[in-house]
Amino acid sequence: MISIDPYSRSPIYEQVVKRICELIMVGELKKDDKLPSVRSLARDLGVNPNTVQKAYAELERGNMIYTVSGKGNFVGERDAVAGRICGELLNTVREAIVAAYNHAIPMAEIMRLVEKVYQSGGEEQTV
Amino acid sequence: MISIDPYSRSPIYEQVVKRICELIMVGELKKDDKLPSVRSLARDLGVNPNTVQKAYAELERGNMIYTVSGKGNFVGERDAVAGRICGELLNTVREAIVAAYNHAIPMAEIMRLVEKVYQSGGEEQTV
Amino acid sequence: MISIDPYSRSPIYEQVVKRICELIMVGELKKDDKLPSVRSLARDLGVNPNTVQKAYAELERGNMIYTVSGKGNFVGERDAVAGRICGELLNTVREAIVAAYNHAIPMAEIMRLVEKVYQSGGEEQTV
Amino acid sequence: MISIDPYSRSPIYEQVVKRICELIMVGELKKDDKLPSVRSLARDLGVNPNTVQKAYAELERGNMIYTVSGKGNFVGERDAVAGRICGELLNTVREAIVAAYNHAIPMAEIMRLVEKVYQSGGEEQTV
DNA sequence: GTGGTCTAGACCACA
DNA sequence: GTGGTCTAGACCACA
Repeated sequence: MISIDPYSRSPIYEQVVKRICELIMVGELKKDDKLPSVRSLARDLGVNPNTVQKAYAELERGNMIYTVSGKGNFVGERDAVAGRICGELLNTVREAIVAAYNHAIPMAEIMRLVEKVYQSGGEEQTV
Repeated sequence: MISIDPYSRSPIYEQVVKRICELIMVGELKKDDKLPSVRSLARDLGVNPNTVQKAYAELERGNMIYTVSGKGNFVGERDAVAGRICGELLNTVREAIVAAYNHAIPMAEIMRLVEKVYQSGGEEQTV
Repeated sequence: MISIDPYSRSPIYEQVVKRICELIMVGELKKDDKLPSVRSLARDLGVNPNTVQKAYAELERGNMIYTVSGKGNFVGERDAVAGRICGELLNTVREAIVAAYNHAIPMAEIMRLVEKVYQSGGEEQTV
Repeated sequence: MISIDPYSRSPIYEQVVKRICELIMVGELKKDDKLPSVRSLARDLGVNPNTVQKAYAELERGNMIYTVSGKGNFVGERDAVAGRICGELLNTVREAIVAAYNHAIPMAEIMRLVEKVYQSGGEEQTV
């Protein structure tokens, strides 16, 4: 369920954060589900445990997951994720659109792109 | 015409590149117009000349400007810019939209955002 | 009489130690009262017996309870608890106050807080 | 201005965060002052740069400092610190007072302690 | 020079 | 077993 692109410019830990956010938003991870342990996920992804730790720490800071000492990490309220998403993700989208506007790209072209992505099921690469 | 935000997380040289692209796309800079010299622009922006140099180098690599040795830097073909824009900027927009899709944000919300940006004249900050 | 918050950041065994201390100080547990057995308390709390064991061990180290082998654990001298409390708890309070002082929080604000807590019956969560 | 207690139970990075908060609140660090670089502070404290980095990252997350790429870290708005303080520090103080209440420690004793700390200039150890 | 990310691996507390 | 902290040190982008 979680995979990363080691060649991406975005840091691995951010990719993990983002991917887990997605899984929560889409409902594949539900409240109180147990996340893979830091070490096991690190092994699966082929990265250092510290990197996963950093991702989990950021998720916990945003109340998207919670830690039970000695037990592991668990999925928090979906609303916490939604909150962060609306705050940050839409901001990213807006910035991209503003840049397009500033470069004189016609609105119709953006609209077409939005439709295409949503109809094709967003299957393009994400990073 | 060119200004930067030194506090932004996006590198200064990228801000310069982007801004000059915009000026070309919008038509404020036309083919063969002379760009400010590296040193004078660096002075105006209060940044290190190396930073401006890096921006100009990137612009030249993309054929958006050309250098006449001893004379300075000049605006290239607008089409070259357009090409790069369609290659990179739309890609950025698409990635943002895909992320929104993956986070289960409804298409209508994105559409509304696009309209809002274009109607408000894109006056929000870009970086 | 004893309950814990498994989601709290403070270790479960410490919560148990603290709660038993409170019960002794307030007089609900009196000298030579029998404490629940390690196993039964562990069952009631839904935690690992090792965790309760660790709490009892720490209580015994501080002479707050004593063990009669084969019989169980019993409440010790209230003074032993009082001693430990004055040694540790007041220290914690002092540290918190010093931190407030160092952050330029006015004394009046702390005083108000003290009054509020004592008048409201300390009904806020403790952990 | 910044020092740590390696024997304290509280993590080094938290001690650094706390100390810098204090310096800002008290006015010894003012808006836009430059903080020591990650590496130099690490050298001074005798700790690993990663540890300082972690402290600075947390301070930045709370808008207490800001980073200028290639330049360093700088002090942010004092209000951001005050906000965090009132949110977190007073909470810690309250928890300590509640614990005292629950242990039947008389209010007068706490009051006396508050006065003592404030009059002695908070010169006791902090961690 | 600056900060940001990452690895490899240790050590600790906790359950 | 679990997560949290820390060291030592590498590598990168940026100014």
